[in-house]
Amino acid sequence: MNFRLFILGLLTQQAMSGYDIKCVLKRLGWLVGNPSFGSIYTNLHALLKDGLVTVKVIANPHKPVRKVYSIAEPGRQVLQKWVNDTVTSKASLKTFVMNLILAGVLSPAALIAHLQQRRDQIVAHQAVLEQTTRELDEEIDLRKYLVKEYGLALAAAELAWLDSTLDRLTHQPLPMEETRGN
Amino acid sequence: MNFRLFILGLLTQQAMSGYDIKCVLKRLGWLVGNPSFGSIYTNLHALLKDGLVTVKVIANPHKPVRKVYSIAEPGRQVLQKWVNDTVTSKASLKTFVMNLILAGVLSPAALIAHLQQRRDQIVAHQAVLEQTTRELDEEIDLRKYLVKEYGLALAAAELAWLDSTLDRLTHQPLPMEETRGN
DNA sequence: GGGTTCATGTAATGGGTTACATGATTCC
DNA sequence: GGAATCATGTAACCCATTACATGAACCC
Repeated sequence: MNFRLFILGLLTQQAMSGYDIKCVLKRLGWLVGNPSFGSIYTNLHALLKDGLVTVKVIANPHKPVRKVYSIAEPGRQVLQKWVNDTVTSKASLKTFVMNLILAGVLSPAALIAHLQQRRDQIVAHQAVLEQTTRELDEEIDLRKYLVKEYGLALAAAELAWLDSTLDRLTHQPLPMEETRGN
Repeated sequence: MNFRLFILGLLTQQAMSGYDIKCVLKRLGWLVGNPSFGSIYTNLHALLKDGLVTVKVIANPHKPVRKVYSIAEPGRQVLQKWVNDTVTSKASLKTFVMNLILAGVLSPAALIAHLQQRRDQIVAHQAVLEQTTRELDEEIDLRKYLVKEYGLALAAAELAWLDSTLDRLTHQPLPMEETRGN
């Protein structure tokens, strides 16, 4: 998955500066990682060069200049295309969260499809871990045991969340769905 | 965190070839990521050059040659030093799992300390996400809402696991603890 | 005959981190 | 006066991925 694309996705939410993006991602903590300024600014420049975003330079009298980026129409199209085309089998948690944000951008259907994909992935992952358990019965290694347990605990939690979220999204749309529009 | 070091940690468990390592990691799925052969072999070569591991070339008549790597005494020392020195604040889930495996290598105390560190981290992360919730009350964005919910669900699950594991490790050692010896 | 598993390796490429440069304001 | 926040940017470096090369069994 492209971090570049992810930034583009964030901009659909609202126009932001590189610094803003850094803050948002920092707040999400280990869910998406903490990309450095070097990466953020470079990607923003590339997006601009490709015409996928536009900049507005805002000069505050008592503060440093801010460069606020907005997504442009070509950017929306690229994003749309990505959402339609991409099938994400086996992604890390970090990648999943980034995709979660991207997939929700343009269509609710893509969002649901994405969650369902993740669900399949988790079920498969769970099966592999549980199989490891059985093989592990004889050879007792504390670390392997802990990692396996940890993985299963997270998988169960994630599955529960996915099921309840999918249920809510398909049967009773969240309240904000109607109010958003676009 | 160094992937190189992580490989070294895996070798304390048992001697392995590059191919074996690949299989073990594949099995753990997104918990640790799926490093490529290119990375594994290159790191193994580097470890060998630094004298942290040793190789034994095993030629099977009907199979390709296997190069089985074992950790050497200097390697153990480097690992020990790393376990003693490293304080891991804010790590991704992937990094945490790698550290979990590494920390358990040499001392149970390091393992407990590591889990406790993660616990602190999760609590902090939880607080930030919950704060975001409150600020989010007015501006309603489905994606932000989902990511936040997802993060909190995972945090709760992880916290529960950490608490129960810490309790078990400190009060009633797991059965395997005594049988291991080393 | 062709795909899969086992098994190792190297080189180019890509892309994120680290480190550095700059500079004003605000809080202790 | 000095640390921290706000704010942007570039270049070197590290290192993982990708792509390529090789080769023998085994199963369909």
